Amino acid sequence: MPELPEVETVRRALERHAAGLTVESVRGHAVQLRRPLDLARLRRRLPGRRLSGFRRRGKFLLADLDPPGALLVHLGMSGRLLLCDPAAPLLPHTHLVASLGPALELRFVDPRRFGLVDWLGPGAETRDPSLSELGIEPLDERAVHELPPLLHARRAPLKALLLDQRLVAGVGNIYAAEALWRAGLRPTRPGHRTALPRLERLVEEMQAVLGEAVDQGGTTIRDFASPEGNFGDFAVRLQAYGHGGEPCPRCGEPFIDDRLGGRSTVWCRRCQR
DNA sequence: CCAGTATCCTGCAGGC
DNA sequence: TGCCTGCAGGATACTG
Repeated sequence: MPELPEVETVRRALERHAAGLTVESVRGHAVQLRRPLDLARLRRRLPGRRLSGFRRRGKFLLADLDPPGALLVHLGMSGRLLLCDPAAPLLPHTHLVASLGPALELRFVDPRRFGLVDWLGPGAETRDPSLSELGIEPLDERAVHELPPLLHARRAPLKALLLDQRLVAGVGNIYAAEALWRAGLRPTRPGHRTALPRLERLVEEMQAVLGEAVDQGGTTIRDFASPEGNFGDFAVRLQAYGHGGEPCPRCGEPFIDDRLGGRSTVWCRRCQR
């Protein structure tokens, strides 16, 4: 479900409503997520710690705690973090609930269980395999200079490269499709067969579409919502993703909807080359 | 090392 | 109506 703009939307909501609060208690079930949810450890570590701030790295969310430590969260395909009144009914597949005082709970809900919630002790962040292998932050200035040559050095299709979190961390299936359409590049085009100026354009378009989506609070396709329950407003601005078979807004040619690397891939045969 | 595929899991839409 | 199949915004363990 969530790519960089959706995770950033979640981060900002938590910063607004949960920063400064202290975790009083934790409950849930030790289910198998992408990593096993170690409820016993979370119950040992979290209570009494204050949420000092929230950071994002790629599609990962980091809740900084004081005394030091951090909670690592990934939303996978269907994960949600919700800020709720404690009296509100639990949604199905609520795996973890942290009480933040008498009037507020932070809940992690994830039907498909591709997400994760994990404790990171002081210093564990640099050693965590998921975090340490992440590539460039796509909205960072560095991406403009460093990403084009990295893409140019690889033979894989551009779309697969944009989705590779070790190269650039935060782009998923929606925004990869949008960036490639905006840049006029075929998703199947091999990186090393793409001229550097075109790769620079791709990075610019990637930054533009991610930035606009962040400004709109992300994209809600089926069920994304911020922790306050707001839906993202960017879906109406998607011009390629989800528009297979419809005419390309730029040239009128019907969009192709095929599969690349097991993911649905919408693109325009006429203006993406 | 690199590229491509299979796999984890539930919910839902569409075809019959 | 009900059953079946395939697909969904992701990451990663495999294979060759």
